[in-house]
Amino acid sequence: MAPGEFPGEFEQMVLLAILRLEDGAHALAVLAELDEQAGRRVSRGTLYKTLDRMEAKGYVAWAVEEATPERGGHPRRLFRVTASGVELLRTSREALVRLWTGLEPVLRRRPT
Amino acid sequence: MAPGEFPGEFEQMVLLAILRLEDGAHALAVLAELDEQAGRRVSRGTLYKTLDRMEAKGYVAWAVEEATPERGGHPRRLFRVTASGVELLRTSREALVRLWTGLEPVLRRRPT
DNA sequence: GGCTCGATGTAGACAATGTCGACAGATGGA
DNA sequence: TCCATCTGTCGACATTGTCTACATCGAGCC
Repeated sequence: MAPGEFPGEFEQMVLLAILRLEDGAHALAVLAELDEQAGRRVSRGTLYKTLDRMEAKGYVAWAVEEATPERGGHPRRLFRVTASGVELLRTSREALVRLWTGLEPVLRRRPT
Repeated sequence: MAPGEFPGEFEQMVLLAILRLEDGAHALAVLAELDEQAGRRVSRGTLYKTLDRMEAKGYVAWAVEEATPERGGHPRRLFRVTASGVELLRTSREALVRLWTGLEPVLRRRPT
């Protein structure tokens, strides 16, 4: 929130994955989204730790899923990105976009 | 290099700043570029530490500047990004671009 | 009823990154 | 000479990223 605050590399990806999943952001879905979209594979523990830390900082929030815990023990949590989480993503994205500007020829993967 | 390797948040910005500076990437210039383009302000110590660690991993290299050390003591170093550094930036950028896709309405700063 | 299995989530330990301020070496000028 | 300035080094510590092992609960099966 304060200008000059940036998310860690993994934090950023997690926030984005949650946003993409809209109302279906359970932990396991986030894990799958990270893998599919970004090739980022981590253990569940890693994800939960990050989620907890971001919750403490107010970037994400979660609700226990009410309906049909038919399968499996613990009630699962549904994550969402808070307003300040979105703000964080915005500043980070702006910074990267500005740094990338002009470097596209170098950074765009040449077709092998 | 190995698929599934990502730069830290600050590392990524530093690499990009060096690329932008082309042949003028002294430490102090990198610091200024990070500030100007990304609003990322850190101390010199922070930058040097990161640079050293990335040199150890082969993402950056440096040469001592020959010409005219007229002012100041230590000869200054000129940094450049290695091929594997560029590769690292590419994978990271691709991952982010994919995650961002579709979220532009949320992430684009609405004009205040 | 007890077992095992799958789906969650938790905890502890440790590695990698990010961060700063204080210090060191050298040179040019007052 | 002495000091300011420019550059880089170092040690300490905070934050983030990472995993494996473990705890919980419900369902289906004997």
